[in-house]
Amino acid sequence: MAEERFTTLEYALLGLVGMSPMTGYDLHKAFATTPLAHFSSSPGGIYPALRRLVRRGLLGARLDTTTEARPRRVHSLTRAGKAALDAFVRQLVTRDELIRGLGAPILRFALAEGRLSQEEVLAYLASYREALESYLEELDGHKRRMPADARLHPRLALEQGIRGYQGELEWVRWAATKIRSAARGSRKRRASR
Amino acid sequence: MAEERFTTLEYALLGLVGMSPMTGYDLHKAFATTPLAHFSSSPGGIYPALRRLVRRGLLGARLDTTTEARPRRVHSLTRAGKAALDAFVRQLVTRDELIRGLGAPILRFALAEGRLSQEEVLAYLASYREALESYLEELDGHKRRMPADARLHPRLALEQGIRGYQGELEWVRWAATKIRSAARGSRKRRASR
DNA sequence: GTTTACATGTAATCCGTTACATGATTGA
DNA sequence: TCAATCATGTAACGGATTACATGTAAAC
Repeated sequence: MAEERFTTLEYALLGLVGMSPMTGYDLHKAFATTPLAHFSSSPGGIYPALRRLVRRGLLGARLDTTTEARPRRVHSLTRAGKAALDAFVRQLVTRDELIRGLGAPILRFALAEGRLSQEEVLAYLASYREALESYLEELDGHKRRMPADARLHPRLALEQGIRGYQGELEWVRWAATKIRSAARGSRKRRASR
Repeated sequence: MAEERFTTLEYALLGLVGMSPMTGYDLHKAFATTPLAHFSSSPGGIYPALRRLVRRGLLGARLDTTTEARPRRVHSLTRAGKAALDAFVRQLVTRDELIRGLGAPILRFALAEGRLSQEEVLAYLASYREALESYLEELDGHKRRMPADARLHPRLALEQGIRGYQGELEWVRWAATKIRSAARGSRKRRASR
């Protein structure tokens, strides 16, 4: 099997449709009215992406003709689509993804629920943490190598980057504890039944 | 004059060339070896972008034939290029830029030194702060409107976004104090001469 | 004597943005 | 009746990624 690759927009669409079947308009609204806007784009991006995913067999499109108005195309995940999502959330976080700064790492995390075991989620977060730590070391190297007479604005800008990744790192650690305590909670609930 | 628009990569190139004339390879190296990598891309992105900027009159290209090897094309800012940069750094921060998450706001800040007065820089940071504050309110609204039984991962993901913007906001406030104290410092130095 | 760094590009492909188009239904 | 919202798209354009192409000079 040829390892296929998709854009973050396509993965976001797959993930949303995977939660519940949706029309293009539903997806458009979801992107327009939630923080998902980050991945989004206008209808002109979404509809072609949906067509591509249908053509490649990851989404099924069923025409809903019950309404009087224009027929709505309700998309749902095919088995291949589910497999693609499963493969996606299994990719560990890399340095390049951090630099590129599309939201792929957090998108994968958001879509991982129910697709990865808690152990796998924790392993994913560990890869996230390691990528952040090593990139932060790199950035610190840049900071130290900066000439003492460097301009103020570039120095402050670098500092913004460092702080951003530090904050992300703190979130990763915090999220891991949340995941662990959720696991304990569900074990307890099961035990007390 | 038609208000021209450029990509962040093009602005980054203009900004770097504005600091000192450079060849395509110099720029490629700058992108490959510094945190600027965020804006960059491979030679395949840089060289065509340089050609576009030369064609549109923002960069001049002088052939350096003194070396034995292949002639190097040394680029430098034209008056139009300088004007485009000046106009760029004068754009205030908008909500959409925050969501899109290309690094435009911090790029403009980094390139503003020497192009904006200290008052203008502080006004720029104020627009940055306002955009962050109002978008943070939006995000907080999303958080509050989240159903109590919402899934864990999306909740944690939203929290990551909120924390990220909060960190950015703290940086903005901190940077403003740095700018102000730098201004005081230079006034002092001038006064004591 | 071979790899690495210098130095410049082209070609194919594809994706995203922007703007436009269409027509029904609902609310003011 | 007029605007807004629902709902679906198309077309044009341009830019980014990826991979390839080419050749020199220095270093090991």
